[in-house]
Amino acid sequence: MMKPKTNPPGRIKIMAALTDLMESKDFHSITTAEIAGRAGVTEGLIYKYFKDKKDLLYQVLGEHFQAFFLGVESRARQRKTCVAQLEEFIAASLESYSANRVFSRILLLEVRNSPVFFQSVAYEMVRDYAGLLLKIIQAGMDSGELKPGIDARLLRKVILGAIEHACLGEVIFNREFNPERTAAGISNIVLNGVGE
Amino acid sequence: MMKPKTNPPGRIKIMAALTDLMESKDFHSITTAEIAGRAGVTEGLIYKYFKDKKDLLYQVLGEHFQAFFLGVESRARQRKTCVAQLEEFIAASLESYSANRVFSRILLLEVRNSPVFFQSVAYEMVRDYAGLLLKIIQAGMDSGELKPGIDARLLRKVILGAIEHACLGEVIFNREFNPERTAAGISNIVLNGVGE
DNA sequence: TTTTGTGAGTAAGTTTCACTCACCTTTGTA
DNA sequence: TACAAAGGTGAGTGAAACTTACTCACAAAA
Repeated sequence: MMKPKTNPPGRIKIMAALTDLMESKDFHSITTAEIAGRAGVTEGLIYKYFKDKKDLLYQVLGEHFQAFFLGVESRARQRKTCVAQLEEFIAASLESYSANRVFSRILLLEVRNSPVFFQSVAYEMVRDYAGLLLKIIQAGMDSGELKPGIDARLLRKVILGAIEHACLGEVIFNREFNPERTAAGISNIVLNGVGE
Repeated sequence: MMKPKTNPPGRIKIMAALTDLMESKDFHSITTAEIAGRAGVTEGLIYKYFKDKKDLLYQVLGEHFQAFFLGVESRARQRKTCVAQLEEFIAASLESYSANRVFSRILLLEVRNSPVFFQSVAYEMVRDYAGLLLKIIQAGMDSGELKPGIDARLLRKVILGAIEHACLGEVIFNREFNPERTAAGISNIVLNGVGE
């Protein structure tokens, strides 16, 4: 039920099977029988390693999110100034979303509906990710790189909302999009504003 | 199954019952039996007026969204300048979200996960709403109120994302928030930027 | 006043699916 | 070599979404 210290092949195959199936259909219309079949194990085994179907989803998300977070964090840290870090944070996020559609779909479309998600370890990681952004913003305000008097948490919401919404259409309708260009556009709007 | 010309009492009660139940729990954990019980009708009747449980949800959303859209549109139209219209659009949206939590929950948390939502009439309304915002932005660029060279669609995504994300935490965790202050903050960030 | 038609509503299924449980099989180790 | 624990099975169960065959009220026609 919980993640064991050794990662048995069945468990790995189950998670891979769900990831695989979500390439072509949404979570709700994937049955446990389908997952087990694709993984080459029996339905019962799913419930040895996962509390329920949703827990499986959250753990798949958790794995993807860990890689996502580490990537964003290390890229942002490579930059010196706060503004450059912000730009890198946005660019790295969008590039990861665009490179991993299944991950994006789960995070942006599939998990929000259940209150239990917000108790999961996967959501803790989301909070860490949001925490990193807040730290960057606060550092920028302390150093004077960002205007004083800005509500840091609100700015965080604007940036996170922009990032997520920018991927939404492309994730939902499988459209292509250019993460670098989009990231540059978002950074420009948020840093310089659009008013004349 | 489809919305009939006359709106029978059973149909009205079913929609009211779902709205009512969603005040305290999420859609997935509400059963059709519960809905029927609360409405004082039998389960079968639900399927006379609605294709399935999700269709019921989408129609409830559609009703709420119509009021939401009309409110935002009329408020925005009252303003003369593009910038004032943008500010009003944001403020009206946030105030509506904050005043109608069930509506916000459905739109922000419950419908995104299913591809069929994006074929529904409710989603058509969402597109109209987004279309209104795009028109305001384009008018502002034509008149020179907004900087030239901005990607209008991207700016729309930033604004919509900011609005939605700003409500998210409050909607999920039932926190209180001040829509006027939040709207002013978002407008300020997007119009003036945060860079020094 | 009968007949025919229709929209509103019911009641008793059926089916699908997530989840359980008792039971095997392999493996590491004392 | 015993034996515990971990990995894995497969038949079964209950709940909940959805179906289907039916009744009732009532409004026009005939």
